[in-house]
Amino acid sequence: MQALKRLELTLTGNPGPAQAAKAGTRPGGRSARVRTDVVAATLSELTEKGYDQLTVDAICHRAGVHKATVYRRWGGVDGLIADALALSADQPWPIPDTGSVDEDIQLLAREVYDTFTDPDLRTTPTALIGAALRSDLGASALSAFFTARHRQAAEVVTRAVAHGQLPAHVDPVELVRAATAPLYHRLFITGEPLDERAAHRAAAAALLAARAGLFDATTP
Amino acid sequence: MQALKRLELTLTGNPGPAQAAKAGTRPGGRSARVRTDVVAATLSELTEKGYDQLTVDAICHRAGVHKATVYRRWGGVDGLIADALALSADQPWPIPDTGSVDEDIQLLAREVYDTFTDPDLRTTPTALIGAALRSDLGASALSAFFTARHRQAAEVVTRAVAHGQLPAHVDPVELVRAATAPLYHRLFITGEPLDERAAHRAAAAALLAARAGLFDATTP
DNA sequence: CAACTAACGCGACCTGGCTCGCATTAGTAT
DNA sequence: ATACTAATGCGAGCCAGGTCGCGTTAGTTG
Repeated sequence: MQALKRLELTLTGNPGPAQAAKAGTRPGGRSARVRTDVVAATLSELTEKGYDQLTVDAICHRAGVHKATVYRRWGGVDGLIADALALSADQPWPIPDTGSVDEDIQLLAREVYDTFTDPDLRTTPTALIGAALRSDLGASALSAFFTARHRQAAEVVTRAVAHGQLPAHVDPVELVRAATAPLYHRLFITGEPLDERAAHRAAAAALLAARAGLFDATTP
Repeated sequence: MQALKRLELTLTGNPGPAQAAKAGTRPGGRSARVRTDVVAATLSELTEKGYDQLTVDAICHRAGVHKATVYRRWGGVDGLIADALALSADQPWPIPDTGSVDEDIQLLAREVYDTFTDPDLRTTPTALIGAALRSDLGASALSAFFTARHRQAAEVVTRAVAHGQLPAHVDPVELVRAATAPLYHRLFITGEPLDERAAHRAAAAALLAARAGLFDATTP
């Protein structure tokens, strides 16, 4: 989840070339600059003021861009959130590789815990995910974001299967999801605080279930 | 979760007396009628048109109440959603009691699955929970709702512990939560569809973890 | 370098969510 | 019954969010 924070830094730091360009469009310097500036401004405003106080005017003022431009390209606040998530999903992600699956999975859950309990790190991802849940467009982007994230992290499991540390037919994505899902559930559905035990428990339970054959991809 | 549907039926069916009255206020007939009418209208509008098309005007028109009344008592759409959830949390809930914890927990997860896959049942709870995630006020109400729900369902576990079907120190609420959380996670965070396997898997994994001592309330 | 045009800047305008002050209705008390 | 007062009804009005048409800027092409 720390990539969300890194995204903000990246965007505010250097403009850089366009990440993705559509066909027939103009990928040149200005459009790309506007995009990064606006998305960065969105994340900053979101982090500082929260979703409820988030206003397109403030974003435009901070990014030095006109209101109509934002509404034309993004359609509104929800589009901005979705785009921010889309950019985050493209970011590369460090995956633990300690040699032990158990440790790797624990570290995966642990990273989520660390991110969302650190007062400095938590603000942006918390606000961003919370904001994404507030619209259908954002929810779709969030779904895509997690799909990409889980796909990346699943490497931990496939590696372990290859090394014989886990049963052959275990579904990698399902295991990763099981190890982190309880944390997100607490954070955004039931609104309970996160503690270290919850992170450890989630990872341990996921591994237990995997070894019991509950995540077998083959059996219906 | 079916209580959410039942709530709608109850409210649209009969006005009934006031459920809860604050001190110093006027619990009499009209205020209570207005409350049930407005909340019922909110759920109906939410179910039919979805959150994005939800407008206070439409709710007022349907409930036969003036706009200012709604804004005064509920403050806005988020307050209406929160109140609807508060009423739902008060509803009594049927808890499975088959004699076997494993079956009971499976049924708990199964009920969630059934509710959110049945086209008739799913609409209202889906829209209501989705709407609750769209505001801080709604999120708080949702948190309270799940707390109440889990507390009720935890009886299944305490019963099992008393009968020696589960280790003595297992945290009842934690087990219930683990058995249903993955389903809500799929529905509202990652946006994946629900299948029968996911429900079965969630329940089985939760029981497995409980028996492995992961949900022990005593150990830090 | 010159023509072309996608994308942006600008400001007026409009829609609708939300508020405010006062009149009216209907529970509540004596 | 009568007086009292929450709570609602009512409509005017405010203002932020969002739109539209046109002029301007700046990539892109030849």
